[in-house]
Amino acid sequence: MIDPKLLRQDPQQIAANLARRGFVFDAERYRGLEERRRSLQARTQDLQNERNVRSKAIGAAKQRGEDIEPLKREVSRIGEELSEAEAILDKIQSGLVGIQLELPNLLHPEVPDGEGEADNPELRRWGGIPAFDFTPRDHVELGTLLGGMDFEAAARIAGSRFVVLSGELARLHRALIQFMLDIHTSEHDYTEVYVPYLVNAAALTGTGQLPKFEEDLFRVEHEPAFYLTPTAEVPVTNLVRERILEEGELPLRMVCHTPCFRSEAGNYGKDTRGMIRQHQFEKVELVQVVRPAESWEALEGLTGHAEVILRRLGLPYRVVSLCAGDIGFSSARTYDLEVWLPAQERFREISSCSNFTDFQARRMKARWRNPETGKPEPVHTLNGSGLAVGRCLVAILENYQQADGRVAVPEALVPYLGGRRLLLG
RNA sequence: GGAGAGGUGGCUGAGCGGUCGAAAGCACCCGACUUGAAAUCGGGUGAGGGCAUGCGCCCUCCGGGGGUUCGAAUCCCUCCCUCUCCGCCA
Repeated sequence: MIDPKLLRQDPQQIAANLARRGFVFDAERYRGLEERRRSLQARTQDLQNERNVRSKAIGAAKQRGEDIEPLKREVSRIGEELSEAEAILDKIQSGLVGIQLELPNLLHPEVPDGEGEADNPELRRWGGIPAFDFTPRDHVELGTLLGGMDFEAAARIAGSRFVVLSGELARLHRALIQFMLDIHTSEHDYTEVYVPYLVNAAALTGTGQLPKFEEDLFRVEHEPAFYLTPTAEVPVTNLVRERILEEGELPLRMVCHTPCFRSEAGNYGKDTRGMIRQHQFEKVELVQVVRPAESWEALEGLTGHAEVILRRLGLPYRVVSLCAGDIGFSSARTYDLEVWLPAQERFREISSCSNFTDFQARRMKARWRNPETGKPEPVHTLNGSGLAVGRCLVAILENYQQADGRVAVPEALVPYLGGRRLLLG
């Protein structure tokens, strides 16, 4: 949520910033609603004050044993007027909140212009693109050769966009999770957390998935509604919802492995082959809650932490800065890490690292007590995948494949696979 | 799922129709005493919002929502959560 004070003071400038995303914010209409709210609120509060004062007088009169009936009738009349005013005010206020909840975050000035994925500038690159003296297979072929990657079985028990892994591949998958958690907890000072995989609507509203993106989520039949977590960002970031953190508690660094569930509605034709885009996948997520002054530095740090995983695994990647047209709803600035997939001969997203500034914090009412002002103020929140496990498995298979279809094990994972250096199938 | 108890400020906890944003204690901050500290004493200390922006005035918030009433932390309905016992169960 954008600071309502900013929204009131300078709606034109906000409209200009959001326009870079292609978002149209009707500043005039907002200003009009805000004007009405303001005068109606003043009037409502006057009436409330009137009612309070007179009701107290009735109490006092009653104690003196006076006749209070005429007084009651009078206040009753005020009450009618008041509830009418309250009803209208309520409507206007929820209208304003509705607008506020659908406004995306303000962009950092350095977010590049652009309309889509193709316009994201590359910031840096790591690792050489592997040269094969044979035509590299894609991960589906490799999985078939090795055995242990079964899309048909998954389709029978669930449907499309699921996979069943078994044997060495299941173990490699688990090893990746373990490896990532170990690095982040022991080298990057993150605390591991375990959280619910079903979350409520309030949590999703806090991080920004709701109310706008309900169609991307799986809703569980339950009253009140539960949703399957689309990312650990939701439960983990919401750990600080409605809290006032003390200065000394910050920064918070948390790492969390969860499954993620996405409906992929609207992506019907996209990445239908293989494990790239699934309804269910595993992710190790990094979340930070920091002092506002430190969040930009924290974004660089967090991105670096995710990069370490790719480097240790020896996977070539590049870092791109998401452009104004491609960046997420809640984010002020996002770096994507893209790993090289030889079979596709292109880089594919494997991590997305964002600074949400105070946007999620306002929605969640997550604050800290700023020692300089003594007041509770919104914290800044960040997160990034560290990394997407399924895509990481895909990248390892494709980058470490041999002509015979066998796959070498990245050095860093060897201890996690019982000393095994080669996946044999 | 059944029976019961409860959800109040950073924490503990009183209040059960009027003067209650709410006693008391703890914690925290300021001051006094002290060479300094501790102890003691005095004072202060919730969040959000509106008007004014000069000290200020006012509104809302006692788990969420709805209702009764001139007036609700207090009464009623409903939902959520916590605890105890029983049942079932990974």
